[in-house]
Amino acid sequence: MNIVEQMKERIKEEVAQAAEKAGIVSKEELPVIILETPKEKEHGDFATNLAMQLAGVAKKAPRLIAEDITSNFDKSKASIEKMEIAGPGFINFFLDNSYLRDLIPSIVNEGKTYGKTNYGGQEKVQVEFVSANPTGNLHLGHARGAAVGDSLCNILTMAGYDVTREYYINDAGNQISNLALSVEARYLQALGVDADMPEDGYHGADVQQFGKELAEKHGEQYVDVEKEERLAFFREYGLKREMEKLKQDLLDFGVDFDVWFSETSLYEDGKIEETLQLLEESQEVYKEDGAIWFKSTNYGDDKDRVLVKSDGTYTYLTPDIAYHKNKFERGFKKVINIWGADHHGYIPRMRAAVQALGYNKEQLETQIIQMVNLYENGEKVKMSKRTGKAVTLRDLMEEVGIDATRYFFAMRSADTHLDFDLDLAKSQSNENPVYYVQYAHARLCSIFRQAEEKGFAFEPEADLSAVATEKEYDLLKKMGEFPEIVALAAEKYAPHRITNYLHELSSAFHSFYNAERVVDSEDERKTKARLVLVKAVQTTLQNGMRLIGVSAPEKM
RNA sequence: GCCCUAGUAGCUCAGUGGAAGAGCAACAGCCUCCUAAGCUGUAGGUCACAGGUUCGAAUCCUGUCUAGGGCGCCA
Repeated sequence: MNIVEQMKERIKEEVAQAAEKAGIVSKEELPVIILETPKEKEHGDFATNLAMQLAGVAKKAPRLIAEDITSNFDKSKASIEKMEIAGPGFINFFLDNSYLRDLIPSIVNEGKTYGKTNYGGQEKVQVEFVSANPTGNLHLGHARGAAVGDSLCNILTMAGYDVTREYYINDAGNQISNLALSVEARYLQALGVDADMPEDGYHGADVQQFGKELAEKHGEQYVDVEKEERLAFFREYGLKREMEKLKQDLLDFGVDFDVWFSETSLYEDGKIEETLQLLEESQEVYKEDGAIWFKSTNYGDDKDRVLVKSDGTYTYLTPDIAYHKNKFERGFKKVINIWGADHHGYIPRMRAAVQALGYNKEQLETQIIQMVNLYENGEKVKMSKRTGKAVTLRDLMEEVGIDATRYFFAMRSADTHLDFDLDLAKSQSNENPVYYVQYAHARLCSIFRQAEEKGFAFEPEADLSAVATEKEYDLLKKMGEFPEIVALAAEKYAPHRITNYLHELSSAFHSFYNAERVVDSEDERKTKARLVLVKAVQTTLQNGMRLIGVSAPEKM
């Protein structure tokens, strides 16, 4: 708990005592006291709504209750300068903020770990995200999923969870057979043979490229090979190349998975049969019309789901259930899936499956990444999966850049539709929100360069009593919020809380920067104190930027 | 038809029981001074609509409207 949180606790205690002393309520009747940081400065450093909460129990006007509380409040206990009753019955506290100076050395000492809490208690959590079929390039939606998923993993880690990043490779089933057929067709075409692409084939330039590669490398070697063997070869080749590309794109985007989990391995290890058997034993399935059905309606789904089709093959759901069973068997207490919007309707059946396997439904959390609409020149860009004409993650990284792309995706709540303005993301101007934060960092670095030039050494143990202006206290208050914000972002699975925070912190810094000088040859004591202050800002800013995978440039 | 998500300033969006917010755009100022990709100020809102619960609702409940998505023995 940092100094700000300690101060809040102390005030809460005093508020509780004052309420008791005033005889408004007994200790048992006292609700949890909420102490918030008002948005408006006129409303003080902290405020509580307790008087209004008690109005019902006390049968008294909130403002009168507030008066009773304030008159029984021992101001000396918590650096309180004054208290005001405002609005419908808020009690606003105005503090002597010099206590905030203690934050500075603690942030500087903690360095890269500032913001870390043990909110998650080192619980083992698995996050599955992206998991795009290895049949083409990662597109916009996957890019959003990658940015949000990776940021969320960073946040969870900092909030004290033991996180594993995982990618589920759909390397079994129809889509891979289709990939094999598509590679085959492109291979033949590259040799000048008039071959048709399969109906649901993959028309992307990548598959075309594979065909060319194969034609160059192997010539007509595979034209006359027996069909089964030939397709197996194309299948393996296509898959290998797609996976290489996927991994590289994601790595370049700053996303590094711990586990790449193959769907095929579930077949090979008999995990699917095992899961089916288990469901059968616990009477969660039944036979009808030659198929095997899962009674998902027992767990709130709106209809039962086929697990084994009448032709004997599995539906997509079946291996996925086995996969989820495997996740829990590996000891994860919580499993988080980050899925595209097209999987929305799939959530109830997966939740049902997890329960049918005997797990608690709270152990599975599914976050939906909503659709991304791309805008360019003020117009919506049309995309078509069939023809392979789509904006890819690679395009975004090249055209927009990694930082702006990641910031834009992390910036918005993931479960709402996102309009991605390509011109805005590309623009190197103040219209682009990512630069606001990066610029703050570049300015911080510039201050240290200047200090060095002017002969000021950075001294972590410097006397900080010169830190005393309102702008400095505003900055410190903002920095003090960071660990709470990280924990909250983890609790709500909401990376955009971090970008909001970074913007606020940058704003407090820019405001300070314009009002006050750090490096001042006339005042060594102040300069040294402010250098440590500014170091703490830099540390906090860097830690936040790292969470969302945005670089912190030293110059811009 | 059923289910999910959304509807808040001109635009893009935060806020999800407690005092209506930010960025951009608009308007007016601020560089002999650590980076003006910045700062300061002004203006801009029946929080889609109608009921309900509450001392108090943008937030919770019900209904309606609008937009997007999902409802397959596809993945």
